[in-house]
Amino acid sequence: MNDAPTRTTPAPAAPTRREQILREAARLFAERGFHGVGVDEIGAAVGISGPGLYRHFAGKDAMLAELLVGISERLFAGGQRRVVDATSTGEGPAAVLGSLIDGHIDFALDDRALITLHDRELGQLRDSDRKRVRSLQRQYVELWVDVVGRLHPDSGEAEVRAAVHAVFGLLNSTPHLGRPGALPGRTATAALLRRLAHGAFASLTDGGPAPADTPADTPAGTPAGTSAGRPGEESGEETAEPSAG
Amino acid sequence: MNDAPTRTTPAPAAPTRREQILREAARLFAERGFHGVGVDEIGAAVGISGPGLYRHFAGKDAMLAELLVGISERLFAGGQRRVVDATSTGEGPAAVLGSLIDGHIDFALDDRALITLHDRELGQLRDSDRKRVRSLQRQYVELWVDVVGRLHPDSGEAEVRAAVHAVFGLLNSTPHLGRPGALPGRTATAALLRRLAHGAFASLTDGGPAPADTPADTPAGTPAGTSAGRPGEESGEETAEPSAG
DNA sequence: GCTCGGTGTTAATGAGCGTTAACACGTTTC
DNA sequence: GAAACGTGTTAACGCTCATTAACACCGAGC
Repeated sequence: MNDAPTRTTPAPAAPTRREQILREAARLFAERGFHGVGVDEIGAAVGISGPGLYRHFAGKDAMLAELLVGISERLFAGGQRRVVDATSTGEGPAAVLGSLIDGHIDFALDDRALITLHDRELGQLRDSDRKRVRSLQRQYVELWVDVVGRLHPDSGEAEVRAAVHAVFGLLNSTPHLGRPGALPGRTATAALLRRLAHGAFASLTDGGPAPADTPADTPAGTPAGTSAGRPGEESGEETAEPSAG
Repeated sequence: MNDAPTRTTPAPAAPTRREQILREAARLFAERGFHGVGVDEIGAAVGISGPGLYRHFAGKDAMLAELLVGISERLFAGGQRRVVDATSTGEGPAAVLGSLIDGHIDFALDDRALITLHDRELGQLRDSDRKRVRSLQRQYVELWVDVVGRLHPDSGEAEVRAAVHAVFGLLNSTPHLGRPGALPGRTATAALLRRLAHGAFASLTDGGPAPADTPADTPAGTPAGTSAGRPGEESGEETAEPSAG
């Protein structure tokens, strides 16, 4: 597995032929489906032709497996890191959710091909790989369900889970955005998706349009407005939430 | 359902072998992808085996084409009908959007397999069919963009278009909802999706939590709460919006 | 009662494609 | 400098699978 020339640095270095193949394969798979792409096309996309790929991968399935397992691992690891980081600094669930949303948006914008594959070609994997991917997916969902459930205690878990999946669908719509007019830029797209996701989750509280939190017994922490508002542009880290813990 | 042998009614009768094949093909295609399903499997799913399908369809491609063109036509026709109906009765854009959302939810829940295929296997179609499907998709999107744009005049068209696509992604998440715990029932799922979609669109106004639209010249009609709130269960037609025009 | 159109069946065909075999070339290393 | 290795190439193999051929049954209609 570790065929990096210099193993001294644990950095993600090595833009090797292998990585080049993975990137092009991801693009092609996302465009035309796993079965719709031949190995000759993948080879041609990286300058070599046909079976030369077998010097780097055991087979076509192995490429897909590595792509799907990789993206699942990165998604979950990134989400977990964000949850841990935000929690350890005393942030409330609203800020944690905001961080999860931002992280997922980054994934959806940077690796839109992989995000597409992620729920498209799962059935083509060997049982062991599919199990691993599903497990990682489940864990990732659990991160969200946990946070959203804490943010909306009145909603049942099934409802929260469904809402999380729905917001995934919303955020993963990035592949459909590039065709016609395209958004001004990445920043604007990210800001829009962020607003939409927050707006969707905000509707869980009930009526949705209620801007101020419950005027009765909200203990000045966990301001409900934060979870809905946030017209964010840049300024990634100021969630304006004064340490609910 | 309507499998009456009497052809007197112009109803969508005739649950013929042909329709049976289409239904099973849709299910299988959605499960394992167009290329991942063999004609023998489709045949077996309807009781006949293998090439017997060619008595009913010109080929495998023809089945997919009919499925995709059909769903696109029904989606657009349904959307257009809802827009025309609501508009002709003097409803405002908020109510029209609500009707569009409800209609799309019905599609997403009833024909989740087709909804999945809709943006998955488009590349497998012949050019003419693909063009037709894309055109219908575009027209359908345009219905939404038109209404949402009228509802949020401050948002640019590109932003509105992206938001519409994102909400499609949200509503089309139904295939991912059935696995783990599943929602209580269809009604609850529909209500949740409706709330989430309205919540997402509500965030377009800006901060999102602002319930009333322009506080200056709103003539007591067009209560903005309708566009966001709506905890609706049944009672499909009472959007409580007395002719904003 | 025989034909005919509709609907099936199984066997054969043929293309596409993933994979392997056999071979070639440059670079590193005793 | 020659063996070893990494990385390519092209040709061939073999399997899958959509499609077609050839044949069979069955209800309807003159």
